Amino acid sequence: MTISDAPRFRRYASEVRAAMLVEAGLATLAEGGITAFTVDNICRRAQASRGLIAHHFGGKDGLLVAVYHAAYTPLLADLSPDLTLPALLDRLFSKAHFSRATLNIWLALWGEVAVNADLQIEHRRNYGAFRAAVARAIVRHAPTAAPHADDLATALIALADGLWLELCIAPDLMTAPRARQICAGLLEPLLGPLPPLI
Amino acid sequence: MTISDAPRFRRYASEVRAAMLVEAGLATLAEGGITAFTVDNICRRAQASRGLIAHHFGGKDGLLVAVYHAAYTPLLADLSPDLTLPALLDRLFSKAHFSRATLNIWLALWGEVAVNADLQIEHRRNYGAFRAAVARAIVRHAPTAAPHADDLATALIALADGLWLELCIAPDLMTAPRARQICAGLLEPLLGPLPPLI
DNA sequence: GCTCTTGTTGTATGATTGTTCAACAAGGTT
DNA sequence: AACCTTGTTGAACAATCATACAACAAGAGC
Repeated sequence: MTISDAPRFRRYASEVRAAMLVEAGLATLAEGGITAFTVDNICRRAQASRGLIAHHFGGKDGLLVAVYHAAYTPLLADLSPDLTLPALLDRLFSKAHFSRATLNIWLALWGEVAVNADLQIEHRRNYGAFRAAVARAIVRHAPTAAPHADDLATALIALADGLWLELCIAPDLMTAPRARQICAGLLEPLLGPLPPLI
Repeated sequence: MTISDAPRFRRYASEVRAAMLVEAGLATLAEGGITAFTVDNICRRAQASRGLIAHHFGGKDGLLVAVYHAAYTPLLADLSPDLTLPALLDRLFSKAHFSRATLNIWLALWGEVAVNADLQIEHRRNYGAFRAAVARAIVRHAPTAAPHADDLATALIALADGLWLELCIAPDLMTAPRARQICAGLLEPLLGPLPPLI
């Protein structure tokens, strides 16, 4: 009888393992909300032992901040200064982004942000950067709207979030294309035509 | 030395005590989110013993459903069929409703609804009734818009929710009057003037 | 093959969770 | 004043929670 001498676990570079835990955290939030965001659940999903979260993030709260940051990353990436408004809409209402899994993650995080001061600071900063990019795209598309760009950017983001919420409530009634169409329908009287690029 | 013969607790009618627990549940959600929604926290706030939640609601989940229902009640009440659109906006963006405390409750509940099938069924039903009332008010205000009433109602609710979310993120930048103004600014090109009644 | 760094494990720990239930008593009824 | 219904209590319970930490081993460097 031979005892297997295969390695009992695999060592990863610190940043690689950290990314695996963040990914597992995101998947856990998407599946079970903030209630399921436990050390046990996350480590089981990441196929790692319980101690790793404390080792890499100092604790569960540290991981939550990292997860929040990871959730914002795809939204802030590729926001080049000459992004057009129709392209921005296409991205906001793409199938990948305008999905239930993504929304579940955001709902879970929002519920925590509303109550957690540390997350709130981080949230406000990222949100500010995003809104500024949206306002830039609006002015580029309709220079006339410059005086109200802030309000319009706020309204656009609010619309997208609200329609997203609709998707969560009634997935059979709300689709990404319909959401984009509703959004464009409200903006076009103020900003001119916003046809889908794809 | 006299042992006090004051009553050690007070008996309430079943429905009264239930309402007290629901109220405590709402306050707990507003203050600490879904994470703080524990039997201990709620009963301590309601000044009741731990056993009461099980006794009146069968368990924590039963209380959560009741709390959800209570959160929707003020939104569905007083929706008379001849409610005008400006009046509806006034109510949606009233100081009482468009507040952080109320939003925190909703954020906590949404995060659970996204994950809890029972809550989702209940949510969809209430939401449907509310959207129907909004669509009615839209058609009454601008009969021309009737063909798109559903989309417009969806957009209006989405806008209100999204602006609400903004309030949560940056309370110093978003106020109820500003939210109402932004909302009206997007709707007026399609529906005609929507002046505040108050 | 040896060493050394460092990522990893898993048990131990104590706090907190939701539920159960037998004993209790408040307060109306008679 | 002796009921009796029923709302209420609080301890007991098992399950689950996050954290700490000493022992371990993977894998690179030599």
